[in-house]
Amino acid sequence: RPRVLYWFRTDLRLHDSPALHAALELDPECFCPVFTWDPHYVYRTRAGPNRWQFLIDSLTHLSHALTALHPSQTLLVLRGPPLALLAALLAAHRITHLAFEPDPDPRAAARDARVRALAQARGVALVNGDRPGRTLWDPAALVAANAGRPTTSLAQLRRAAAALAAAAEPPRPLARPERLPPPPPERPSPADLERADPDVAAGRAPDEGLGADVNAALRARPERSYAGGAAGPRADFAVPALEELGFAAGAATTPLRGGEGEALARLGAVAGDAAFAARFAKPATAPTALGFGPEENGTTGLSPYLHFGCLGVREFWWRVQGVVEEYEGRGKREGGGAAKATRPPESLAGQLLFREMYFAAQAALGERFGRTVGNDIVRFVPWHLPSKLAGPNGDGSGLAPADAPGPDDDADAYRVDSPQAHAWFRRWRAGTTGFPWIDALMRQLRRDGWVHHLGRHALACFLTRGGCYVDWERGARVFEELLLDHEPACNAGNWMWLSCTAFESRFFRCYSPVAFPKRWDREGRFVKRWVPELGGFPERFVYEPWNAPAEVQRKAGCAIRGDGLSPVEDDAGDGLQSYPEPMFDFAERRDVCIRAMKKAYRVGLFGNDERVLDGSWRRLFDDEAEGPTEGE
DNA sequence: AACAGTGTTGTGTGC
DNA sequence: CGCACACAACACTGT
Repeated sequence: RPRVLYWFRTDLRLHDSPALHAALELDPECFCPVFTWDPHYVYRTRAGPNRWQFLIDSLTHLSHALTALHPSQTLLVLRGPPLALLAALLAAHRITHLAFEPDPDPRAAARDARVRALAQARGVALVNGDRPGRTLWDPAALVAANAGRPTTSLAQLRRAAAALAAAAEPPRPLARPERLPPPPPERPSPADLERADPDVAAGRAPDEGLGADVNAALRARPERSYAGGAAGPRADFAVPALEELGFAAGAATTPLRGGEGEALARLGAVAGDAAFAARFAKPATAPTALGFGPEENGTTGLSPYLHFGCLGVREFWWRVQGVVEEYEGRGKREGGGAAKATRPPESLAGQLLFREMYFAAQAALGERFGRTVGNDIVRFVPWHLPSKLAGPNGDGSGLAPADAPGPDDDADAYRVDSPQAHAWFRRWRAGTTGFPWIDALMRQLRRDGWVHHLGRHALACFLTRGGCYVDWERGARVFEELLLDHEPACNAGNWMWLSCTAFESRFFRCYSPVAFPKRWDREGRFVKRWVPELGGFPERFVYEPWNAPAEVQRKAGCAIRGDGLSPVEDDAGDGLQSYPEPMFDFAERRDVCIRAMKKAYRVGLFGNDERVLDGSWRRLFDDEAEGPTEGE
């Protein structure tokens, strides 16, 4: 009978899991569930403590869920490079089948190819299920159905999906298993595993040419999750603790908790409110909501669960579909004004279709999807703080931006062409721009690891085409670190969208940091929640406190002063708190940016243009187009 | 070839 | 408050 090794990756759930389902269909005599604590992920994924905690919680929950299905099962967390550890396990347990969910992320492709080759070389069968687990449809098949082109509109995505299947609907979700086979009779020996990798054996951090730890600056202490060997400090294959990663205990501030149980409970709450789920209209939900769900006119908060695979995307799709059918049927039965459900793009299903569109667009372009260089769907705009280019001559011939080492303060990652724009970027990142709406969103992002989609629009537009004229790749890196739901395809896609460099082109539609939030929140509850300094400001000034007369500021207990970078003494003699002055005149910057975007559109370069790589783009821009384009 | 309509989610003014 | 419209004007699709 088969002996199955199940390698969990970004599918931290038991329901709606095609690879798991296929593995258990084999009726194996033993089933060994593992998660590899991959140094590539630990050192090369830009992630703050919130996202690590979410991962840890999701793994812990998964382990408990496995135990609930078989008392001797737990999730074995193996610390070290997956290739070596999996090779050791295949041998130790005489594994016949290696099962895992295919990962559409291009950065995982090389690793997965090596693991496939390993399995084939050992005569171990691969089990990946009969459909993708992470997306509704196979992204590569969608690309093929779209004539090999990246899907850049919802219409293209829907046409491609319709071409894949007669039904034009994704497959139904798969049931959660009711029982599991036992684990292999003996646990893997840490010594055997460690022999597979000399660094792990020596208690060193594994080195596979990893380069710098991109999170070094975020960690309070050195990273130590490999110091105890492959089985961890207690030799029990337990899930690492946040402290082992070098973060302080309690460094995670998000109220969102990871895990399949939490995901299904939240989905249940969404589906349990038929009017909310069926009449969901994204543009009508409030980026100023203080919570999730219908009471707050908020969204579902399910995105982090989709990212870690705690929630199956087909489970989400079909649960909502069921509610919609019920809702419309009930409306019809009761006669009169039939209850109308919303449709894509604004409906819940529409949100999943956008996600699908980004996955398919990424599948067509691979890693280039996440940057400008070499990316033929993204317009070239001579943004400030552009990514440096890799390659022997710094000419981009290597195609990868040399932004990998170090966090964004590392000057190696991008070129500081404008000290002014750099100061604006640092203030944007810190949430001290002096624009309360922008700062509130950024502070929510820092604490909760989550911001409403329209709030992300406001942040992204402000940093790029609607304010700072800073490269969207800078903003994308910050979101990568801070978002619990950071999905490379969706993040890059949305940054291109909002910067009007791909997917969208109406750059003259610009989000105002004063007018936009007033559509949902005239009193400024949201701003006062996240920027408590402004709690005493009257409604009239809450989004533009710099316009409040000195007397109003005094009565509000907060003075508008300081540059947002150097701390102001709160007791500057007057007993008033401080909130920074706005970093520029928004209307002025908006006009400058729109003119510069117009110029960039007229020049009409895309990321794969030779002139982008060799620097000759400079000759096509005059200095009027926001900043000098000659010389240094 | 020219044109109109549409595209997940803009703003400010005036009625 | 809700609505129409100007603002200045891009890309794609279908006719």
